Amino acid sequence: MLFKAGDPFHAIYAIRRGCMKSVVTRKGGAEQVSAFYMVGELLGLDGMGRGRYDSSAVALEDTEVCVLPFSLIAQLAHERPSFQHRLYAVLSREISRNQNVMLLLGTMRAEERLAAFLLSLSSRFARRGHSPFELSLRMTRDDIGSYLGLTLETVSRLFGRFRNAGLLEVDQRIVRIRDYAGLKAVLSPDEALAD
Amino acid sequence: MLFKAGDPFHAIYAIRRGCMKSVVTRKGGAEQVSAFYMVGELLGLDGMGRGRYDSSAVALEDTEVCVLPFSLIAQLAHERPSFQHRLYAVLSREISRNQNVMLLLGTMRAEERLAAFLLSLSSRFARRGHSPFELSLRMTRDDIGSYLGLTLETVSRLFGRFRNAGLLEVDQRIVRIRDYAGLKAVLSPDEALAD
DNA sequence: CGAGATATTGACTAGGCTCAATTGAAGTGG
DNA sequence: CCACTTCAATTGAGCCTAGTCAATATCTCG
Repeated sequence: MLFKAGDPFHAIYAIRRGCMKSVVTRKGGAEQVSAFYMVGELLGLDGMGRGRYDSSAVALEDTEVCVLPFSLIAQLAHERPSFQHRLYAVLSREISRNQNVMLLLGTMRAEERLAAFLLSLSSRFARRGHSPFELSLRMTRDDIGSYLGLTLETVSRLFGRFRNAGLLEVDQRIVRIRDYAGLKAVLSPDEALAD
Repeated sequence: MLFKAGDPFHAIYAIRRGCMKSVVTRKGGAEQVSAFYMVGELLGLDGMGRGRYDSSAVALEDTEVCVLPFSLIAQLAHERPSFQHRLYAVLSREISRNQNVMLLLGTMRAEERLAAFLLSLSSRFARRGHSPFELSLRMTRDDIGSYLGLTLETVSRLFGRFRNAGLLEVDQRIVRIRDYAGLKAVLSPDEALAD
């Protein structure tokens, strides 16, 4: 665990190697995975508002991060307007990303959610130079379910259903996309999740 | 409509009078209300990332906004570090707020969602000097349902159920909270939504 | 007053959850 | 190296919550 909800905020982190998840907890105890982070992505942005992180960051495998102290960031932003703009953009894009997840949780059915999730992963893999068709998941079915607002059983069943439909090859946490177009078509008429 | 998803971004807006909603749309056409904004709150923050708004802002009644051109904001932030920090805080808090909504959509049952929504509204009303027990909703049942990931029929039924349970008095869009503690208790053991 | 939008209520259905059993994978220690 | 434990994943059966479809009621406003 890199930081816990409630910890005082003084840095954001960039993933250098590995993979992490971000978890938010309800007062009642229920918790939900709010994001997965891969190499090159930033986490901890939610801490700047109140000076405390309100999610916890947990590594899903051996992971190295780059610590970016907030004081340093603020200074850099002050000195270099272009850096300042980048920072705004990063924060704003995190808002957009979350809005997409809200859309997923609020309007999609289970199959659509998993398809959107896999397609999103696929494009992120591709952006990092990996094959967009061979996904190596680092998280459990439970994590995926939590992120998608489903139970782990439903996620497992959906993998089975997609496999039977010829869309995927599933071998534990290795998922191969065999019919990319077909997977996209699961998203109702014909759409894809940007990020 | 103040701005539409896709419009080029050049300003954020502060509500001076009235009430607005923010709507995101899926490529497939399905749409969802992603936030409601009251007096004093900021909207349009999601546009900074890509230079285009990715949600639409729609007024729910006669509304006046204060236009805050981004160029001006960036300049002020550069000149006054305290302003810069406030801006980060605002952006970050929007992220936190969205995470709470994701928690709501991902983990709560219908009753819990509506209770959380009403309690959140209640505290926002209180912060603006209104009674926390007399909520004047400006949005339709459909808007509420969309925001909470429910159908308008379910929202209507829940209002009825809460009324019968003595928690609320419901008169169209005027909702009076008659049993604040009871409403809080709907949130499983005993919790409340911060914002 | 009438038209259109909004809200309520009912009956039925279905998608995803719960509970439960089983299998499989991975790590531990003798 | 293999039994043993533990954790993760799969699969099944039955149920329940919220969605769908449909009929009315109520409000708002020209």
